[in-house]
Amino acid sequence: MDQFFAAIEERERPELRGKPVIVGADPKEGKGRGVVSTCNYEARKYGVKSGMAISLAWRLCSHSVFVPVNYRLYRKVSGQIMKILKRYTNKFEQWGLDEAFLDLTSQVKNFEEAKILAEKIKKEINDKERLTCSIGVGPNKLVAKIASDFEKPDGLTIVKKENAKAFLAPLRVRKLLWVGRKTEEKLNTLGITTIGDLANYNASILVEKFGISGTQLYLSAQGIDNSEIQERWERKSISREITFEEDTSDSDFILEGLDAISEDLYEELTASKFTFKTITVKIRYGNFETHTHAKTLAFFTDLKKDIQKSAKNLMKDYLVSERKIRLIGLKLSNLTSIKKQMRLTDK
DNA sequence: TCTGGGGTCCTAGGACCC
DNA sequence: TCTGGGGTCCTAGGACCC
Repeated sequence: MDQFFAAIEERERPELRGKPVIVGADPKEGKGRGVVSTCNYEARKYGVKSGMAISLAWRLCSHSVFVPVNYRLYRKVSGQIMKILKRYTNKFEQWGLDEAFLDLTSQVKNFEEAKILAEKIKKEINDKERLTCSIGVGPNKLVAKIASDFEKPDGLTIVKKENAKAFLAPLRVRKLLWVGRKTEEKLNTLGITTIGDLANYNASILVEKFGISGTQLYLSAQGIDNSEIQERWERKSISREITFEEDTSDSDFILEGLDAISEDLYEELTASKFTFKTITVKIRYGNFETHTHAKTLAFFTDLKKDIQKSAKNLMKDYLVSERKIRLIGLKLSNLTSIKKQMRLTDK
């Protein structure tokens, strides 16, 4: 979906149209601590981008309309769009709230037919939801995803198998799935900046430098990707974290926050009918140094007191120092759904 | 400029078992 | 006397995705 969160806000509030819109944390006159979640193309003209500090966005474009993130609404719209998409294929994979992969191998005979289908999908989403999207059609997930990003907004890019390598070659390596900031830096030091550079590089040196993922990198650069399109199975963890408005070393205040998070996690855990065995506390100091502390219990549980007690215990170690803390978080993992657990105890 | 919050997967080291 | 080889589970940290 194109600038998904911002597009939904514009749809709901027509008065926003034509104005720069930034969805994200409260900028607080430039003192806010969050980030930009999504912004529309008007705001992008000022250099505002997703993931950018909201304080910087404020400096770049303070006359923007700053809108708080309304996940509940976006999740609802997302669900409606995914429902539309699922009718086109049973080989479907949702990717975050606003992207999805569709395997159309058995629906179409060639790329021309795929293009017609893609146009139909775009039209249906626009008719029903008044939102635009960009679609990429390719021989595999990797190429299709990069193609979908090629012509935004409202784009449609078709890349046939025989053109994949040439299509990718001039693009920055960063465009590849799983090449983030760190991997890009590492590749750059090897003199690799484009996907074409990577495709022509010595594969065994890549393996030497990156291990198993070196092979993956090399194949990706050739436009090769054999990964399956499949729905995610079961959730593996549930977590919550909060960044304080100001860094603090006030133990009582921190423990209060931890209790609130515990409460929240408890609600979600029981609502989704899971029990957990491992609990992890996370803290981030003012300088962004981040640490975690985990404990695996001897039993599965979904009791509120187990969450609160273990969380507090794990946090204690971090409260002895006077260092100022910026963020605290809590994660429950090693999950078993209660249904599955009953099956196990039956045996 | 100063960095959210929800996730997944991987790696390395250590404890422990037979 | 000075250390095998197979395995599982746990912890901490980090890269990456949207």
